[in-house]
Amino acid sequence: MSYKAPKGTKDILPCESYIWEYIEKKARTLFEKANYKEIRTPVFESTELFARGVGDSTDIVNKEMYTFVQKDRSLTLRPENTAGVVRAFIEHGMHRLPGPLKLWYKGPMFRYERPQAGRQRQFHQLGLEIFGIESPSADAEAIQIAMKFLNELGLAGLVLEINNIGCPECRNEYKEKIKEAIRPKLREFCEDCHLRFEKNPLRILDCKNEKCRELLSTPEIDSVINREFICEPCVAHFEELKEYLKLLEIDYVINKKLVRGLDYYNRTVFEITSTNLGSQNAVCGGGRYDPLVETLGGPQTPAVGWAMGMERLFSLCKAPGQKPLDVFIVSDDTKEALKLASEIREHGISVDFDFSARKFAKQMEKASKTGARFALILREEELKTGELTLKNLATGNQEKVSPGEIPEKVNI
RNA sequence: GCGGGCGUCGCCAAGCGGUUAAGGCCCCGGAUUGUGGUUCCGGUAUUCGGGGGUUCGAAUCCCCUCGCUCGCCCCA
Repeated sequence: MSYKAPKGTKDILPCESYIWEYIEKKARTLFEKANYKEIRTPVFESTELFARGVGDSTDIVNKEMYTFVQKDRSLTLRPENTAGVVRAFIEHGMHRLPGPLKLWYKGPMFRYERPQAGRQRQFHQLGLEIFGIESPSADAEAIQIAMKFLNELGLAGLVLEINNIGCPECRNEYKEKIKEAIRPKLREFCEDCHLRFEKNPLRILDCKNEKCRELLSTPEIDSVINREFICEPCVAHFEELKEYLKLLEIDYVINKKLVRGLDYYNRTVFEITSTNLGSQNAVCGGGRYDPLVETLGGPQTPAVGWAMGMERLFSLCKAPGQKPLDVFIVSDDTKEALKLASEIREHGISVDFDFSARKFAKQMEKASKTGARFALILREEELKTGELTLKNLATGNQEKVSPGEIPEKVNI
């Protein structure tokens, strides 16, 4: 009998954990510089929260949630974190804090989907949210920080796509116009698009089916897509965002067909994709969700945010190598070695040793294979004189040192 | 939910119907009872994801099943 990690999940092994640490540290540093505070919410919430928050016309809610019932209570492993953060925002009355409130989070999310490159059932997201600002200056800051972060990680081949999907009112009008334009040719669209036509016609614009894309680019439909149907205030909001992005020298592409799979978005939506990823090429996705706080029972509060898929990030960036071990103690006296190791560690030096007091040559070999910078020899001769032998494994030089000299010698 | 590819030691991998299942890496031991990263020698799969079947004989052929993987869909 052998066990495997469940489908779509992955162990993060010791050899890769430093990449996580590296990315998380970079994120924290950057976010804190911009006054974002970390928030940690539970990995499960009431199912109702996601049905309301994420939207029950979405695939996420309809077929991708890990839901379980306990004592008549339906709970769900979070498929994304905005709903949870908004819930916490409301529950703790954070709207009364001096605004705007800027939060960031990281952690595992769960979606029941067929795994493939860049898609897992348990995956990790890093995200941020800004509450209380209606002005696109908040959208711009959110985008700027996302781009800055990705650039700091040395990612190349990134494309920022933006769009404005209007507010609930003008979007409904837009939906109708799109439906009207598509209706004459509806029969030629794919099966999925027929469903979308009724449930969420805007998502037809996002269909990857070649035939559908062809149909969408016919003049009759394309002209409708490209005409501005969003209302004056929404247009103004979008124009202002573009000005901010120009001010910040952030390149973008306007993609009128960009809609997002979550129902809570309004106005600004954006996506950062990489040409170096497979078919799951979105590294970051987000947008504005002004109605959500109210939808979930809080006071009317505009908000904007984004999330990044950490596993997708890893496949794109190179992290610096792990720090080598400073000292490996070579000794045939396990007691002395253990004691010495704990003493030296007090000085902030990383130390390991062979627990089995093996042959001298074997221990030296181990020291070398471990990648330690120094071998510290403590055997009969050293115990007698009280002086230790410190060998630099890169140069081969060795010298006698007193225990007190070790921190200085090692930290050169 | 629907397609395609793949499953031989911890990892990489030969073998493609004939019987002790190559090889490399890693690991362990020795050459070398106080000096490693090089070298040399030795050790580690009763077994080929699992279950049936065909056959005198199967890792090799057939069926079923499980797992992994890539793509569709959707998204981070």
